[in-house]
This record gives sequence, structure tokens and C-alpha cells, in this order.
Amino acid sequence: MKKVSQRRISRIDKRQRILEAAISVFANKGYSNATIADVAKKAKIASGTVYLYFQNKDDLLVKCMHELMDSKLTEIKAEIENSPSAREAIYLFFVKHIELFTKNPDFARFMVVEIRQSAEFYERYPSFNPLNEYIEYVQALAEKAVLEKSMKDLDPRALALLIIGAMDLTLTQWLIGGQTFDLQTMTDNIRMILRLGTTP
Amino acid sequence: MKKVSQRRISRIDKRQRILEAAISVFANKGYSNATIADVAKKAKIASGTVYLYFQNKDDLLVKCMHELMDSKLTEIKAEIENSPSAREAIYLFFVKHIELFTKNPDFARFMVVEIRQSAEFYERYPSFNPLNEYIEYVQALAEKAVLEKSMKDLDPRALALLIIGAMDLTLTQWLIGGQTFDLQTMTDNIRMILRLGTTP
Amino acid sequence: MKKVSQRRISRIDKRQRILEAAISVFANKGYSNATIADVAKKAKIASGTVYLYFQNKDDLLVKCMHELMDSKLTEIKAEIENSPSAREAIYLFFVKHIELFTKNPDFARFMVVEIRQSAEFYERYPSFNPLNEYIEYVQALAEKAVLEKSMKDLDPRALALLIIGAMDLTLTQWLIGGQTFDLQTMTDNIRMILRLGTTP
Amino acid sequence: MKKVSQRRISRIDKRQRILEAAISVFANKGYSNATIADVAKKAKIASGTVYLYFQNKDDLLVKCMHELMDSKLTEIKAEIENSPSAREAIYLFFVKHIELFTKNPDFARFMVVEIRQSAEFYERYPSFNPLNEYIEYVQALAEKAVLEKSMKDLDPRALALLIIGAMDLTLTQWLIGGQTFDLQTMTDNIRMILRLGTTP
DNA sequence: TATGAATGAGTTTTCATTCAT
DNA sequence: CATGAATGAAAACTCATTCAT
Repeated sequence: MKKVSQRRISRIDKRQRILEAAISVFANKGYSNATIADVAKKAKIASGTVYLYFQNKDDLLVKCMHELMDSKLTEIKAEIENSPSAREAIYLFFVKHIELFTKNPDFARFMVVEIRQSAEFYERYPSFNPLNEYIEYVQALAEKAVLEKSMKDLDPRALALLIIGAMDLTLTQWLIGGQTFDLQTMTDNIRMILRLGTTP
Repeated sequence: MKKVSQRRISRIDKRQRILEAAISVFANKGYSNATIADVAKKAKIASGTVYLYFQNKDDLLVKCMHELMDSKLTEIKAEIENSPSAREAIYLFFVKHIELFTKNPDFARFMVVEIRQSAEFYERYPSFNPLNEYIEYVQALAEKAVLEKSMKDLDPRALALLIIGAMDLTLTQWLIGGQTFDLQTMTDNIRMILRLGTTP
Repeated sequence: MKKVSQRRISRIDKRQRILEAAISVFANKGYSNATIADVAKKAKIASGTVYLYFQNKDDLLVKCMHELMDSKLTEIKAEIENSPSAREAIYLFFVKHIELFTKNPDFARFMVVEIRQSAEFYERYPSFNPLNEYIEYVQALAEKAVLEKSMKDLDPRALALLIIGAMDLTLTQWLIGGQTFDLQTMTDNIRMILRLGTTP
Repeated sequence: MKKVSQRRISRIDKRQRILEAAISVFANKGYSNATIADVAKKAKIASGTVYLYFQNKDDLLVKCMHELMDSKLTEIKAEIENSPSAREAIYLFFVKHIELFTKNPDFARFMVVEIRQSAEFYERYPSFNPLNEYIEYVQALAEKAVLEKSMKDLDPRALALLIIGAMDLTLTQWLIGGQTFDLQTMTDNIRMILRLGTTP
């Protein structure tokens, strides 16, 4: 309402615009081949401006990661919070994730391609493991499912890796294969696996 | 024994030395951050020599990929060919893969990190999808397992993506987490999942 | 006076400075032996800056050519426009050209040496024939002279090639011979030839 | 007849083959863009072999120059030695030169393009001025013609530069223009000029 | 805040030249 | 004499980052 807060909003907007531009550019050209000038052009700002919002190119990548993963995880969580069981929640997690990322191939490309970086990158940014939150969330759901007895007694972390690994590779193949791919079969099979060995 | 054959052997050796150096360097610094000079230094040759064996840096990456994937797939196949059932073969595939790559972290790092490249890279090298052979092989095993009735009736391709996706993410987390990770739990759970819904 | 116009002027200045540096460097080392670093050093800028004003080294050469030929041709035209006859204009063209280029040996060297490029260069830059304008201009003068009856009935194009060919080789020999060369004799003889076979 | 002399012949042949290959390659790609490997390939020898016959790439260029200019000058001289007058000899010199070089565009290209080298090149190879012999020969003919009174009293050196300059530029334009060019007109005009101001 | 011109370090790639065979 | 694999110096070009405006 006040000018100041309007300004702040505009500042946030600009930061957001840069992040979105960066995700798109990184997704399509790859982090190393993308230039700050590319990002600036897409965000319709001068390249120097990027450095008013982010420390450097690496920092921009890390912030893109968190931005994307956090916001998507929040969206997905919201959509599955009313699931009847933890098992169903895991299934829905898979489905919603696939839905969300196939709707926006740039996000999918970014997640699948850029999330893996060199060993050196991990050393430089030790906190950088954007999949962790994902894994931990699914792991928590799996723990709940086991307690609920809605699922066979599998190790929760193992289950989380299985689900997210499958999700990730499914998206990868969908992207590489020119997006011709039967995603439905994949989700059906995941549901079936989750039900295996349980009574209902 | 003859000069000629000695030369040819040494030529093959040199090519191999370059490939191995490249895999190691790419694994640790990432493809884009690695320089041809790094690779040459590691292979103990002059940097120009790399270009006698490979067209350019991209070509070197592609050849590393094929070299690594083909040779490892061959090794794994050899080890599991006497499995009592296709189901067991799939399980062993998982185990052997994990074994083989954790024994050589450079290979693991190379596989999980460098196998993903930008959309532009895939457009430039349409044949570049090194996981394809892996997926197809596991898919074939899955088809056999379903026929054998040793496994529940899951879609073979879906199962292949599940297995390899899990394998890939397991290795990724193992690498990122500083190689402290209970791989045994993971393999046990995979075996359990493969057995789910079957009689024996 | 305003900042903006100052900037623009300084931009044009810089482009011009690069062109002049390039002409000098190319003239002395030859296009292929000259490096962008040489040019930048002479222009007192960073080498990357060259690429803000020119696409690449070839482009820089082509632009030097046009810059030099166009500006010199304009200068010469201005000096001979009041000639009493077309025949005299041709003679003056020769004299002024020699004067202009001997005053600045870099230009001369650039013109006689760099104007010839490989067959490949002409294929890549089909518009690149900087002598064309020169030839066409003299040809036009020759046509006029024939109409004026101030000259014998020679083919205008042939005459243009004769004049410019002589001019070019004269400069070449003057340059190679360490600039000891009787240019006066040459111009006198050209005048005499132009008069041959005419009444006055 | 003896083995030894046969060998020597084969040595000379190989040297000749290299020279011819070099002229062709230099003519088409330009000296700087041509590689020793190109030349060797064209001469069907190994690249190292070039260095058994020539000191280095520069030396090869200089030797090509001399080879070409000397042999062609000799040919032309032989063809015009029976001319009725020195004036006619000059005219024939022009005609034969054009004939000889248009018959072999590689030679023409080489002569017109590669004969001009950077100032640095002339400094490194002070004896390198392949046109000199040409000029001196025509100059001598001109002196004779003046004595014979078959030509107007022009400075012989000036006339030589005029003739050879015209010749050179005529070839240049013929080459650049894709070899569509009326050479006959040019030679006719040269003859006319040579006759100007003389009685017969 | 925002700009975008300038910088110059860093990288891929080429190729003349050498030398072991 | 002939070979051609290996070398490594050199050069075009790119781009993250800075800073004067």
C-alpha cells in the first residue's frame, strides 16, 4: 500500500523474473553453456543487474534449485495433504510430481539435468543437494505408511529412493525421447507396487 | 612381437589411456569445467595428441560414455548369465551394478553426473542416450520374468525404469553423502520388492 | 556536450581507432600473421573489445578494406572533380592516388598486399573486391574522355585496368624497394601515354 | 642410365611433385591457410618428407615462387624470341603470359595472390621479389624498342611496370570474376597502346 | 538502483616441426 | 630416404564480472 512496500514488491518481482529466466535458460542450454547475458536478455534487464540480486553465476544456479524445488514441493504437499492414507499419499506424490513437471518441460529439464553437478560443485556448495528435501519428505510418508500397516514393511529410505529415482528417470526418458512416452503406464505400475503384499 | 603389432597395441593403449583419464577428469570436475589440458596431463601426453584420437571435446565425452557403459554392461551381463531365474537376474543386475560402480567412484560419478546433458547436447548428438541399452536389457529380463511367472505382472519397461532409476539415485546419494550410506539395505529392499506378490 | 553524445562520439572514435590500428598491423605483419592481440595493443584496448565492434578477424579485414578504399576514393574524387577534361582527371587520379598512398606507407602496404586474398576468401566473402569501385570509377572517366575526344578510342575497361594495374605495381615496387623509386618518371610517362595519338 | 642417375632423377621428380602440389594448394587456400599436411597429401608423400627437400614452409613458398616464375619466364622467352621487333615482343609477352596463366588457373592464382607477402616476409627474405626478373626482362625489351624507334620514347622501366601491372590486374579480375572476362579486348588495347605515336 | 561497455583470463583447437622406427 | 605419431606453442574467441555513468 505504501510506496516503500510497492518498491519492495517490485524488487521481489525482479528477483523472481531473473530466477524464472535463469531456470528456462539453464534448462535449455545447460548451466555451463548458458551466459549471464542470455539470462538478462530473457529477463529483459541489463546483465549487470543480475549481480545486484545474486552473488555470481553459481549462486544463481543454487538459488534456482532451491526456488524450484521448494515451490514445487510446497505445491505437491498441498495437493496430497488430504490423502486417505500415507500409501495413497506416496502414490499421489509420484503422480503430481510427474504432472507438475511435464506441464512445464523447462522445469523438468532443469530438474533432471542441472540438479547433477560435478563433484567440485558439491565441494564448493556443501549444502547443495536439492533432492534431499524431496527424499526426506517421501521417507516420512513411508514411515507413516508402515505404521499405518497400509504398506509392506520396507525400509522407508529405500522406498523413498526407489520412488524418486523412478520419478526422475521417467522424466529423463520422457524428455530425451522427445516427450513421447506412456506416463500413465508408469504411474499405474507404481500404484500396483505400492499395493503389493498388502491386504486391501 | 613384430614392430607393427607393437605399434598398433601401443596406439590402442594410448586411446584407452586417454579415455580413462577423461572419465576420471570429467567425473571430478564436470565435463564443462574440465579442460583438454587436464585430460592430457592425467594421460601423460601432450594436449594436441588427444585430437589424434578424438575429433573434439564433445566427441571425447560421447566416446567415454559408450566405452564405460558398454564395458560395464558386458561385465555385468557376464556375471549374471547363470542366474536361476530372470527375477534373480534383475536383482543381481542391481547388486552387481552397485558393486561395480562403488568399487570405482570415478565411474560412478561419471555415470550419474555426466550422463545428463543439456537439451542442446541431445539435439546435437541424437544418438546420445547411454542409459538406453541398460534400460532395454533390464526390460528384456523383466519380460522373461513375467513369462516365467517368477514375478507379478508389471509392465516390463516400467519395471526397468524403476530398477535403474533407483540404482542411479542410490549411487547419486551415496556419492554426494560422502560415500557413507547403507547400500545393503537398499539391495535387500529391492529383492523384497521383486518378490512381492509371488508365491515363493 | 551532453553525456549521451559524448558517449556516442567516443564509441565512434574507438571503432575508428581499432580500424586504424588494424590497417597498420595488417600492413606490416600481413593479415594471417597479425593477431587480434597485436591490433588491440596498438589501439590501446583489451583484445576482447575488438569483438564488441567487429564480428571476427575476417570481418575486421573486410571493414578495413572498405574503410580505406572508400575514404581514399572519396578524397581523390574531391581533388580531381574540377579537372578541365576527363583525360586530365585520369592522369590526376593516378598522381593523387600515388601521392596519397606514398604519404602513408601503411595504407599503401595494406592496399597492395592485403587486397589479394586466397580463392577461399573470395568464396566466403563474395562481395569482397575492393578494387572494383576504383576500376569502375576510372572506367567511367575513360568513357567520358572518349566522348570528349580528348583520348584515343581505347576500351574504357581496358584502360581502367591498365591505369590501376600500373598504379598498383608502381606502389608495390616502391614499397618493396625500400621506397627508393622515381615516382615522378612514372607519372610523367602515364601522362604521355594518355596524350598519345591525340591532337592537343 | 645408371641406377644412381635414375635415383637422382627420382629425387628430382619428388621435389618437383612437392613444388607442384604446393603451388596448387597455396593457390587455392592461401599460403597461411594451407598446411604442410595438405601439400604432402596432394603430393602423395608423408608430411615429414617435405622437410627432406625444403627447410621449412617459408622456404617452400619462396622456392615455389622461383620455380614458377623462372619456368614460365623461360617458356615465354622461348615463344617470343623470333619476334620481328622488340615492340612486337612486348606485345607477345603480354599475350603469352595471359595465355599461359589462364590455361592453368592455379598458377594464375598463385602468381596474383601469393606473390604479395607482408612487409615482415620481405624483411625475412630480402631476395624475395619474384616479379623483378619479369620487370627487368620487359624493361630490356623496351630499351631495345626505343633504340629500334619502333616505339615512342617512353621510360623503359615505366613501360615495364605499366605492362606487367596491367597484366597482373587483368589476371586478378579474371580470377575473381569467376573467369568470365574478355581477355581479347585487353590484349587488343595493349597492342594499340604500344603502337600509339609511331609511324607504322 | 540500473545500465552495458570494457576487461582479460581462460579454453579449444590447429599445425609446423621433430624424430624414433 | 621415408614415415607419420607426437609435440606444444600460439591464437581466436568467449564471457563472468566490474564500474563509471
